[in-house]
Amino acid sequence: MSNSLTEENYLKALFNIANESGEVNVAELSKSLEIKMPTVTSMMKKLGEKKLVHYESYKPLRLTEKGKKEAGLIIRKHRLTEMFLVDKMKMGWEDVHDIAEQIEHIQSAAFFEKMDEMLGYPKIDPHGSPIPDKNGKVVWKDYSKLSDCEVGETVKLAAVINTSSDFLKFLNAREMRLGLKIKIKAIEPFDKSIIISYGKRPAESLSNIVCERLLVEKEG
Amino acid sequence: MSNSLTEENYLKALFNIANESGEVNVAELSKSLEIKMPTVTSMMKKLGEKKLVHYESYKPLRLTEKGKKEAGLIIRKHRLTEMFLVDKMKMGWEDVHDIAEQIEHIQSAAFFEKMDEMLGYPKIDPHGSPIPDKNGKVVWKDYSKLSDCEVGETVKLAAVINTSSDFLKFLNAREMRLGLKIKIKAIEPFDKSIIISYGKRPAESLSNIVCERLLVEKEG
DNA sequence: GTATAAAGTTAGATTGATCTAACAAATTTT
DNA sequence: AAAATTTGTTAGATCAATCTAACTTTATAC
Repeated sequence: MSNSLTEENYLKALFNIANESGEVNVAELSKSLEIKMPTVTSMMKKLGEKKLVHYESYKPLRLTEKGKKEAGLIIRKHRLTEMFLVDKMKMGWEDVHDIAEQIEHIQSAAFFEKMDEMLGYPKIDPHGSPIPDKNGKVVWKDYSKLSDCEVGETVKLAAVINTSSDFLKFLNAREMRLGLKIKIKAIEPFDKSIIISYGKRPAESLSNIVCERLLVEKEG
Repeated sequence: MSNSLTEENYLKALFNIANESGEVNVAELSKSLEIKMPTVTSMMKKLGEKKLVHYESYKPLRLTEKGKKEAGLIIRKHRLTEMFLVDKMKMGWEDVHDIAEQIEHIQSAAFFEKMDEMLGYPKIDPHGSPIPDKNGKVVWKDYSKLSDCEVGETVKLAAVINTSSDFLKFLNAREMRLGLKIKIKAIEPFDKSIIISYGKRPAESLSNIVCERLLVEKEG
């Protein structure tokens, strides 16, 4: 136990950008952390020695089971914090990411226990992402991207994958929040933009870029 | 602005151990931070260049006005956090110091604003210490040490100066909390230990060491 | 008022996290 | 398959924060 703040950030990034096979490139990690590749390589060797990452020269990176657990627990703290900030402290979902990014590194089991308890043991965070359990395990429900839906379908907004303030403000401006029922009215073949209706809004247009970041549940 | 976590810890320590004249020794600071003197010296030079500390070789250390303000604001965040943890998160006053020690470094005005608001703009923390205002200014009320009181006086427990978990558990075990009315029954001349009565307890004995850490308000 | 002790500084080494420049391996293009 | 590109590594520098050893200044004791 006891990884430095820096190490925690590498673990989290590895966990977050891992694809289905759990593999990550040095280049991807470098880009995601905004840290140059040689620095990433040397940290990977270090995490390799700590048995948190499977590291072999020129091979893709993979978290070990131990690494996955520790990363999952950091993300658990991040998401519990986001939920706490929104639910208990009445902050907007667009404002909580940067604060959670800092609080996720707090070392205190009791603090996060209390949060969890006050929140009633939530399963998802304010953006619809699942909160890992106490073993760091996380399971995503099988949602679809709004961009993969068809005309005529009615779906429910379940999660947003991109917690940038700008994106969330964009959604706020359109009164879009989790749970919203959305009907797909039309899809523009040219740029894959989509026309939807919901609530009191008969026709809103969303670009493909936006639709790829909205996860929906089919049939309510 | 934007001091490193390390710099913040030096500023806070300077603020906390400054005597009436605001002067602090390198040796004291070194002891309080558990950092060797040469390291302290070099940090003092650095904080001197940043105009946070008045530094001259072989002279006592003094925070500048800027330094006092920044230190006060960190302590504000610390004490607000302690109050939040006790009041809103129902943690014991003996458990909050270490968590606040970490959260005081969170960079987010909004986060601490929300805390302050939820707490109703408290003036003191759970240990009776004053919470610095938004300019980092702090004023201690003029309390007496219990060790300086006389036989026959009745006083009210106003603050505890020592937030170590052990000390606070000692007080918990004796059902002593802020606001408690205490009558001084006797003082042992030999070791300055004191016999007090309060609540349903007709006679409890407290050592001088303990009494020096208890601040009281005279006549309710 | 000198000797001793305590406090403070200087010099130089160490560690963790980062960088750039140069080189090597793997992949993609043609 | 050779060339070009992308990806990854090695080597060596830098910076912040720390340390130890040795020296200097200030304070204290006799």
